[in-house]
Amino acid sequence: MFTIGMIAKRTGTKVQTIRYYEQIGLMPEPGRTEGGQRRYGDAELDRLAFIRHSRQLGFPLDAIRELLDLSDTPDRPCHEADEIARRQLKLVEQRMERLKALRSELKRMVKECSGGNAAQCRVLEVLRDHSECLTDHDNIGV
Amino acid sequence: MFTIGMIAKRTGTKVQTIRYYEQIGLMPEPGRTEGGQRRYGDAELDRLAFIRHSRQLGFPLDAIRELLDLSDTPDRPCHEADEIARRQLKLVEQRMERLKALRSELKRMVKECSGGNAAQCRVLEVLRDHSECLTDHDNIGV
DNA sequence: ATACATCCTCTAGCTACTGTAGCTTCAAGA
DNA sequence: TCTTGAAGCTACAGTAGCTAGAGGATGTAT
Repeated sequence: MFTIGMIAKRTGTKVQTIRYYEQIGLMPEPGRTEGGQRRYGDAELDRLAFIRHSRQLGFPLDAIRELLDLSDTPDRPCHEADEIARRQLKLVEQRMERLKALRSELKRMVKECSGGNAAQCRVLEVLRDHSECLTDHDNIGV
Repeated sequence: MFTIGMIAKRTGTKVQTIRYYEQIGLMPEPGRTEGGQRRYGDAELDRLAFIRHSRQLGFPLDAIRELLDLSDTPDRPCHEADEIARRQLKLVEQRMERLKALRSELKRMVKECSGGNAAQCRVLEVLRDHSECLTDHDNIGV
């Protein structure tokens, strides 16, 4: 039997985050002591670890919910999980592309700044004049 | 004189977003018609373009506030703007590193999935067992 | 005069937590 | 058994940066 603090430490999660997961139905309601404190077993610990690891890989909570469902019903076909992972991979790759473009523009800005005062600042100038911008940024989701 | 819809279209911003910027003090309160509708001039249009371009480069609103201050006082030294840009560049590079690690783990997961049912699913297995994870992910900020 | 697009304010919602206040319970040591 | 301090409890507010919707007013073209 573990307290919430114990599974928090073991999985590197904040206590409040675990309670939050319970609130949104991602973690089950655990048993309680007579005094009302939560007590967890190994299954819950595993589930939380699964959630945390998925989060670290950037999966949104909704995707994690699906993955947990799949994990709970072992006879369902695997391709659903596979597809969720592929979707996530694609998202990560898109973000990387986007960051690459940002990086090059930022690098250019910083490089050209020769240090004077704000009136001649190349950084500010670039920000002011969008036409100098080489890349297209449609969506902002960095 | 432009309506809010016009500067929205010109800068690729949603109307609500402009009102939000006004609310948090990033955009000034513009003049109004007798009926109470906002009317903007060129200065405001430029300011909004500056904000949007900065956002597209990933600068947080606080940083943009500083950049706008600098831009408004041309005799202040430039290195402050330079430093903000450098900070942003560093952040972008950190995020890229992180995404690279995620990508490789996701790729591995997806590659090893041979398609069967959830019980043998490699994706779920990897998520379940954190010890298979090669990279360390301390903070999640993807 | 009327139709219709656009504008207004206000409120609530989104993701994924995180922090605080004010109080209670648990477990170990004396 | 009593005390003490850490850790637990609920409930609510706040974070970033918007976005959506209700319900009504205004502006402009015909």
